[in-house]
Amino acid sequence: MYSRVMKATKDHLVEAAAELLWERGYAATSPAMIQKRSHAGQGSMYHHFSGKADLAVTAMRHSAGQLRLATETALDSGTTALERVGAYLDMERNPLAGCRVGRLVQDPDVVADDRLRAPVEEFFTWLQQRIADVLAEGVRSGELRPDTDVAAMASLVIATVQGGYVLARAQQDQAAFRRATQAAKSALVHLRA
Amino acid sequence: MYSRVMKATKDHLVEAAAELLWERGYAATSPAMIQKRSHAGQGSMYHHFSGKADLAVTAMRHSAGQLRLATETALDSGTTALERVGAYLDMERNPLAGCRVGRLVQDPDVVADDRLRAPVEEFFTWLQQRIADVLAEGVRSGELRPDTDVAAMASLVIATVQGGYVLARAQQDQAAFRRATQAAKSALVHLRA
DNA sequence: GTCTATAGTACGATAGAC
DNA sequence: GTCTATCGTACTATAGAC
Repeated sequence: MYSRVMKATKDHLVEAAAELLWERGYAATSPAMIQKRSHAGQGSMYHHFSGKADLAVTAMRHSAGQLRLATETALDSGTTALERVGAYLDMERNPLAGCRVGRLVQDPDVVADDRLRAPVEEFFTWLQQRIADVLAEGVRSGELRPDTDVAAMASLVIATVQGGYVLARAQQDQAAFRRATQAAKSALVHLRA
Repeated sequence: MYSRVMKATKDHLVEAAAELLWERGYAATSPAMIQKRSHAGQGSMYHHFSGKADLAVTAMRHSAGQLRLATETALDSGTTALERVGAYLDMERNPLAGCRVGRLVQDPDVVADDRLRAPVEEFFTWLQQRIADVLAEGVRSGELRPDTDVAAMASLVIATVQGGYVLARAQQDQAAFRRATQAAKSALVHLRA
């Protein structure tokens, strides 16, 4: 029997791992760090998970799920396609922290192991399709030009966000992120029919 | 006396470190790996450099310098501003390998240490200014609209490339990178006066 | 389920011979 | 300048008591 309000040690481990994966990536995060942050012992971690990789996959799915929910909310807020994609670009983010999902892609161990990469790939594949769908709806409704390459524009929007994180972290300045996303919004306006 | 053709052990260390930093990042690259790839012993590395961080800074400046030269070449190839920025977007790259400079920005140890972050920050600050200058010249010559926000567009172009790497690595597909850069080129066309 | 103890390996760095 | 030997620490994981 699991309580609905009390969080189990397992949940604390997953959340601590998700935080550390966000902050430090996979390779630079050690089981000891996760245990310390979640106030769990060695034994607890190895009881609930087979090892670092197993816990990381669970934590990555946790992070991707959270981000997916927040993204859905943004993409559903607004009536026109440009409003909805604009809301995605304007989502509340901490540019200096980086993307909790996208940052994992730089890790050699993550890309090398299909089990570790799967949650990341699934997230971006879903996101690409989701934004392309919103744009396609805009084309169908007559809001956007009929010759709009919705797949390419979706890639541009996502790349702008991911690249914006890189610029912000490199210069330690949130403004670098905003410059990129605002420029993307300006570019989207030209898709209007 | 240093020969002009024979590479010294120090150069081998720097090049091996630059490769590994590109492939694996800072935290996941160990001195032992660098020594093995450069066929140098422990003693050689610690004779020429004070430690891992010192060698890494030298290797990062080496990588940034190479990329800066290649980028200069691209930005100088073409007559119009759109051709020159387009050449930057179309530079020969391996999207699955990631950006040798941009990837370092995800490393917590790099961002935490100003000495390690400096080469990365300098590169992106230079790149941002360089692309903004090319666009500004396009505005001045009458090629681009006078109300063009050159700083924002430069950020969009750079973010597209950096984000394109993220998409390509996440999906293990070069096409994801090309979709983003081609969409950026389409967006740039709308800047025409 | 959680704890402590410990395994075996690799880490980054230093010492000292040559 | 380069080598081997070694330091002390941290790594990921397992064992076995409770």
